[in-house]
Amino acid sequence: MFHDPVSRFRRFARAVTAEVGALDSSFLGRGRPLGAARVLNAIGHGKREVGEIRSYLGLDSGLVSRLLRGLGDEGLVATSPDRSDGRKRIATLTAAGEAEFAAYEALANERAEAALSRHADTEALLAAMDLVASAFGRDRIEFREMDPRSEVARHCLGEYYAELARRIEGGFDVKLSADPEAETMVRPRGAFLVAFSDDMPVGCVGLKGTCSDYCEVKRLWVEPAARGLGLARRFMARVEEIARDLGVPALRLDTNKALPEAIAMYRKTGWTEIERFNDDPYPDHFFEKKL
Amino acid sequence: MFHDPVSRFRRFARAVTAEVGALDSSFLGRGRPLGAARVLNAIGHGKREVGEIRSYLGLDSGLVSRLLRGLGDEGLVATSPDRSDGRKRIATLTAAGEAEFAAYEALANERAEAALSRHADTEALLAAMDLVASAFGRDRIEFREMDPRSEVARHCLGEYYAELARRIEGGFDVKLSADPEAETMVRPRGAFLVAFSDDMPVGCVGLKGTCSDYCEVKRLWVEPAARGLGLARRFMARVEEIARDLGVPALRLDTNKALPEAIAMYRKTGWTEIERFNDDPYPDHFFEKKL
DNA sequence: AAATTTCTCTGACTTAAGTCAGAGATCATG
DNA sequence: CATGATCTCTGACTTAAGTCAGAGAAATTT
Repeated sequence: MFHDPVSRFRRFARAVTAEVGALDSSFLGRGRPLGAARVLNAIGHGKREVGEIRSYLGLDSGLVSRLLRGLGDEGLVATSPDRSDGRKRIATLTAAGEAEFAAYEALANERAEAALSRHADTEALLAAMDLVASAFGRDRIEFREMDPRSEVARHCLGEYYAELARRIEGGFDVKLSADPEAETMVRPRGAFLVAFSDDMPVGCVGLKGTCSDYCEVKRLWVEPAARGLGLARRFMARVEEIARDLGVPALRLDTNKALPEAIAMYRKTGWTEIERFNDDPYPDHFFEKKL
Repeated sequence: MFHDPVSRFRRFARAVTAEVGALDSSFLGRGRPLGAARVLNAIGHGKREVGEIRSYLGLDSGLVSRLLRGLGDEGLVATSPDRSDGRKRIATLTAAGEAEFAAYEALANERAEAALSRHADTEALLAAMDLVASAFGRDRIEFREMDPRSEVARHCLGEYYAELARRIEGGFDVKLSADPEAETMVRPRGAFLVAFSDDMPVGCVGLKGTCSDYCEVKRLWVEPAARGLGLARRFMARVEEIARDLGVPALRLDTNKALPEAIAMYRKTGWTEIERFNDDPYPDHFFEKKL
């Protein structure tokens, strides 16, 4: 009655607009009208074509044109025709524009930091904020194929190993620095996927190719705050697709009873339990899926 | 590196402005400019004096005056001079204004519901949103003295009993419908406090007076999402203040080892452990504080 | 090659929002 | 009861934001 979902959502909205409004107002902190500041920041965030800026900000073509001219007069933005399509124009930041964009970013970071510093139990708060952000951004989660030795991939793997160490009794140990399996998770033998929510990595999975009979699915991990969004299933579907592309007839994986959600998911998505197929000390469950 | 606090906060801000913006835009859903809609809603939410509306919305005096006249011309708002101060004017909603305000509320509720329905694991999401909202609204938490038999109080008590039942081994049982202790927690014998964050009850505490030697602190409860904000301490400080007002020389309380956070808090805030002073079957720790 | 579409820009407009000085009424205070 | 303070309102302004029709250039289609 006092805590019905709609009231809770609206209370959240009120609380958040007040706090987050201060961050948005960093757009006004440098004596430029909102519209011009938004265009400058859109360019800074990689929107370069005029039409792209227009649709990103939802503005009228005439308006964007005028705002760009204003920024040009200030010496912050330069425009040039698109090489491949002479009708289009490309906007780029000048050195002064880059500096101005960096100043906006610094302002926003500063305000974010100030907002955070007002709170005591920051870690619990941030965990809740991550959960909300991941849920709200669910439909915009992007999967990118990456090198498993890249910084982002190693970050995900580190989190994955840490979680295994926490959950498997007796612990878990991988020499993190040198991962001997990396090249087996690169095309054409395999692949490695990272999921990004608003440019923050929130999960990964590896497809490891060591023989022609099957590929192995390895290192499936989803960040705690992004669980419950069906990410693991989407990872598995993508991995199957890639395996089909690679022409592999079957997939295999091993896992541990300490990860019951994963085991349940494999069972529900067409995997069948098979005999042990390696001598790795950690796994105690083995699955296969014919493609 | 990918998850530093500032990035996480900013990601949250981006995710939330998109989602919550739709809710705010319900202010534009009825063909009235934002300013007028905000004034109408401010009045609907109990801001009646013109000056109060002005400071609440942060608007210029001339602007508010004009907006009010516009709403008056539409037949939604009527103004009358304040009886106790003829310089001030009081704005009230007419019947049509009430209807229009209700329509805005309905629109916002509808959008909130739509936003929520896009998410699968609503309960986890709402729990995270409650935590964020409580943390952001921490400085605006209000304590109100209420009748322990009121609906709000009974809601809090119900949550308190449910939590005890969950945490005490062997369970906990109170006949919820008839609480024989209610009148001992009403002035002049005692008191009952409820904490509100943005009009949502988030905790309670009772001060029970049965004899002249001491009062008992009972039913200290803080909603899970509002923990870690120091609410329990603030409750205890208020309760001590009230006890001093009532002229009681000491406070006592009993508690259970299943609530270690509470026990630690009592020890840290000047309470001393004493011998059992009642024959209640549940408590196993007893404290006293001289005033 | 001509017709049509796409893309950006310009000029002429409207509306919303906000600022500022000062008028007129009422209140509080010596 | 005179003086200054407070409160709301009015009129005259500015700025930001947005809309719309159409022109000019380049691309695409017929």
